[in-house]
Amino acid sequence: MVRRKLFNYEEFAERVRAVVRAIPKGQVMSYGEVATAVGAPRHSRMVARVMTNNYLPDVPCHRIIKSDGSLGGYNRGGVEQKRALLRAEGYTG
DNA sequence: GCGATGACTCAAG
DNA sequence: CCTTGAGCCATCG
Repeated sequence: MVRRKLFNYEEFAERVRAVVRAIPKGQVMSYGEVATAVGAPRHSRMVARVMTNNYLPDVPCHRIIKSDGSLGGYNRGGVEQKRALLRAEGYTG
């Protein structure tokens, strides 16, 4: 089976969702880490795009932060909310 | 095809 | 701490 299929945003998004959904409580991953986890270490920005445009309540997108520990952003109430969620889960940074 | 944009990343000042 | 600059790559007009 040929799995070439060019860069399918949806396919990519699905993998991202799966990975993000699998992040344990109190644990976070950077965009680059997630991108690498789905097999696309160069697509850190695509991960971000997936979150921005296609986040789901099943996906704890708030567990996705920048590689340097910053929160980056959040489309569900702002970075403040994101930080609060992470702190509530045990992530002190 | 091009230029601008972006929840990115790394390095340097 | 913040700003540039460079790299990376999909998306949009």
